[in-house]
Amino acid sequence: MRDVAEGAGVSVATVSLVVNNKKDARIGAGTRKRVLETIRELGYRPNALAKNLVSGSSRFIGLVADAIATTPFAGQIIHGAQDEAWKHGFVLLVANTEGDEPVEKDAISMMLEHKVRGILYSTWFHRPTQIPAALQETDFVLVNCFSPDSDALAVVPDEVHGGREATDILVRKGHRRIAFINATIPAPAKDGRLQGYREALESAGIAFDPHLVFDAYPDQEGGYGAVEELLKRDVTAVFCYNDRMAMGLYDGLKQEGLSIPDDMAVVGFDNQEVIAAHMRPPLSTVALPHYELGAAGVRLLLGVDEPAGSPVLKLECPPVERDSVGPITLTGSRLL
Amino acid sequence: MRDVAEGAGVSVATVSLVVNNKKDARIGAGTRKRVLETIRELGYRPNALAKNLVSGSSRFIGLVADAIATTPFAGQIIHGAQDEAWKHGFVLLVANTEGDEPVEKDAISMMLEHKVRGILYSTWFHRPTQIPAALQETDFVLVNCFSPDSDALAVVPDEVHGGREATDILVRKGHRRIAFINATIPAPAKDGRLQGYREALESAGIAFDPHLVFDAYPDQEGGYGAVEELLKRDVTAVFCYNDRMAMGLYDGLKQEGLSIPDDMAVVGFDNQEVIAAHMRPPLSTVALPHYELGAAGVRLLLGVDEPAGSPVLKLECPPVERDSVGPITLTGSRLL
DNA sequence: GTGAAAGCGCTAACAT
DNA sequence: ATGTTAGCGCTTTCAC
Repeated sequence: MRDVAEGAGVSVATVSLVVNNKKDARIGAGTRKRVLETIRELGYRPNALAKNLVSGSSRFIGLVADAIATTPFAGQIIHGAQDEAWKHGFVLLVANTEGDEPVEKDAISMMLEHKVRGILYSTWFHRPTQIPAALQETDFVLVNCFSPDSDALAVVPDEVHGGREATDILVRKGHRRIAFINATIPAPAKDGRLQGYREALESAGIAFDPHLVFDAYPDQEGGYGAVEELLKRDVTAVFCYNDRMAMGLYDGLKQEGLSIPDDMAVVGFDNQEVIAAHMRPPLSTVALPHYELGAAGVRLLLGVDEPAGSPVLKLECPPVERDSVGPITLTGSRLL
Repeated sequence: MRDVAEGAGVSVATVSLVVNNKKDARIGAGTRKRVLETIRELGYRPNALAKNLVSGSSRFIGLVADAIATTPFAGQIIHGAQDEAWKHGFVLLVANTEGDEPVEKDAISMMLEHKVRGILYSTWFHRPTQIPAALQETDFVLVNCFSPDSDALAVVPDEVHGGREATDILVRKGHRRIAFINATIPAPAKDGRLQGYREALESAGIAFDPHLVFDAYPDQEGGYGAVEELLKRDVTAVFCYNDRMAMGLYDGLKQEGLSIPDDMAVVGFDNQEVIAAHMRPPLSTVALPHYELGAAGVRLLLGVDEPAGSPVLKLECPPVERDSVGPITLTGSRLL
């Protein structure tokens, strides 16, 4: 910067003024041009480190994630956070903790030392979490998780709404005997989606039948294994806890010689692109708003979004209709 | 820091020495203890910004990616890079460009302004690339891509080796008529895997038959659509360009009433966990070393690994054997 | 063993 | 309209 000042025959202050083009400081048109030229000639770049030091805080936003690798989900959160941060002139500092506490502590320390504007603390699946002590030293928002015993800002998917949407896809096509294969694993998703399922049935005037709900491990094998039980239920449609279960279910159904959606309508949950969009037939499902989770997280952090009412913001899970759900057909329905 | 110095009744210089526990500077045991205590009491954290300003360069490593979101792959690269960087006391600065040139330029500028130690420039699938001009201003390593017309450091998967491994899985089980469904899209992977396939056949003393190689679009639909052609070939095994094709192929095969691996052995490529590990039967495939790509990238960048010979380091693609390949059976093989 | 002081590159009063 | 100067929090000679 000093070099530029000398080169252009001005002071460093002047250079600073034109670089940041400060409004209130009037710089002579000639001077400005001269400075700009010198900058180009010298290939000068401002030193963000020094800039931040002066201002006392950086343009960093920290993102600590418990599992960058395991799923595509974390990637989406990072992506959303990164885009939104960028939009406001911030950069993402990413740390992966793999759920390891000491690592997490180090990661947060490091971010604090870099005087981050704030920290996004994210988990790869929606769940309650403890807030690490060090987090309190700065602004933070929980992403895809929440603290049951604090009023920390958080943003999570609206599981109930998602469950309702998923069920509605089926209801709208005329299905009335709709099974729900829930997960065996306790989670906000398990309870929320079930509640959404019940709400959707109720709105449609369909009585809730507990025999139509059963549990399975939420992966392909779980879905495959659920087929036998399912076929005892005399249903025309199934709502699966997630896409992976739906994938296994497809296999089982096909093996029984059943066709989708004619013999059985299927909807999943998660909208895992690699899977859902390319199954045969493509799977109707409900999307988990991971990208939006990340983006909303930084908006909350930066205060551009205000938390309305509750400190935990719930994001909608939009339905994604593909071809695994059709109307009940006379020929197809095993019930007729 | 000044507060700590005052609190402990020493100078800031002493505090600095204690904090970084410098070897050569002898600090009285009592003084050290006193300083450490004061630090704890005051909850002091060193300011990384200031530290970096003095040292002139930061402990940042930049990672610019063209697609964080699209696939789980990018996530793995980030993860590997992050772990390795962390190991050496560096932090990852992540930028997603979505392939947009201006964004990419900004991202690199920002990293340069933050005086990063170097930049990892990564793409989500293995391909040739142009080196953005600004990159040259710092140390950089190409990850999952390479520059045909420069000797820039790069680290990429060894496609030929991968193709050989995939084919070998089949060969080892006694298969001799092995089809290869290649991609329609030009890429290092297309050429490399084909070459690997040929090499593996040759090593096994199997004559290469061009009729056993054909092209399809590298996704589920492509795999499904390839079934008809495939069944004309009188083969007992197929090597698919990627797991997604294998997934579609499964559907097609099952629809024909064929069973895997008894009627047809299948191997994929990529080892996309969500898919491969949970297909029925679980898919034998070859893993793309994304995590290692990221990790090796930072090692190359930091100079802990030296490029041996060529500036482009090729990483092995390890085979992952599951259950989609069995020995040729008398009952199963359609040829007998 | 420990302190004083210079300086990293920049910004923001305050002068001129 | 532009220059001077005092720090931002830290490291690092060099004295004592």
